[in-house]
Amino acid sequence: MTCCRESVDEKLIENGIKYLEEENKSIISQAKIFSLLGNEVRLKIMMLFLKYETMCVCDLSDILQMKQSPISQHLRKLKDGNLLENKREGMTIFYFIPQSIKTE
Amino acid sequence: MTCCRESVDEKLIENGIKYLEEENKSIISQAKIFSLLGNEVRLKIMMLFLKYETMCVCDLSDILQMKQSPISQHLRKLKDGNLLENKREGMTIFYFIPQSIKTE
DNA sequence: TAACTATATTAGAATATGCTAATATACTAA
DNA sequence: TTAGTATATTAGCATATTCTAATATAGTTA
Repeated sequence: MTCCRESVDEKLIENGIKYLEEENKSIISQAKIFSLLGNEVRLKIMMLFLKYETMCVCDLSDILQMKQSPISQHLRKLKDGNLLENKREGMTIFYFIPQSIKTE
Repeated sequence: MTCCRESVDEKLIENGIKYLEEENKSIISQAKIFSLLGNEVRLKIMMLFLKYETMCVCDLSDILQMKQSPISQHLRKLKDGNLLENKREGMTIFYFIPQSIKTE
C-alpha cells in the first residue's frame, strides 16, 4: 500500500487491478494508436487521407512542406501501426487508409 | 516541389495546404489529447476514471502498482490538458473527469 | 546497359519523455 | 507548536522521438 490512510477501499483496488488486467491488451493497442495520432505531422497526414483518399510521398511532402525523409519515416510508422497501407504504381507508391479501418 | 514528377496535382497540393491551415488549431489540440492518451499509464488512468468516477492519488498508485511520484506527474499532465480536474477533501485530493468532457 | 526518379533506410544529433530519489507543500491532529 | 500524512515538485538519468544529411533500393527510360 502506498499510503497509510485508514479508509482504503480494498474492493476498489482489487477490482481496478482486475479490470486493467482484463483490458490490458486492448489498452496497449489503443495507446499505440493514440501515440501514433499524438504527433502533429502524423495526425495531419491521417486527416489528409480522410479527405483525399490516396496520395504519394511527394504529395504529402509538398502539402506539409517537409522533406521526403521524415514523411517516409512517419508513413512507415503509420503503416506498421496498420493505419495506412500502400501500393506501388510504376515508380510511385500510393498510400491510403485500409478499408478495414474505414468501416470500423 | 520535392520531386520532379510530371503529373503533380497542383490543385490537391493547394487545397491540402489550405485545409491544414484552416484546421491547424484544432489539429494541434487534438494531437495534444492523443499524445496524452498515447501513454499506457495515462490511458489506464483515464479508463479507470471512466469506470470509477473518482479516485485519489493513493488509489491509483495502489491499482497501477506504481510509486506516487510518477502518478502525480501523469495526473498533472492530464489536468493541464483538461482531461481531469481535482478537488481537495481534507488531506486527500480527489481527481475526476470534468463534466464538460463527459457530455461531449 | 547507364542514368534517372521516387521512395526507404540509416546514423547521428537535439529534444522530449518518464522514471527514481529527494525534497517541498499543505492540511491534520496531538 | 510539533509531528505526521497525502500530494506536488524538482533534479537527474535513461530511453524514446523526430529531425537532417547521406546513402541505398527499386522501378523507369534513354
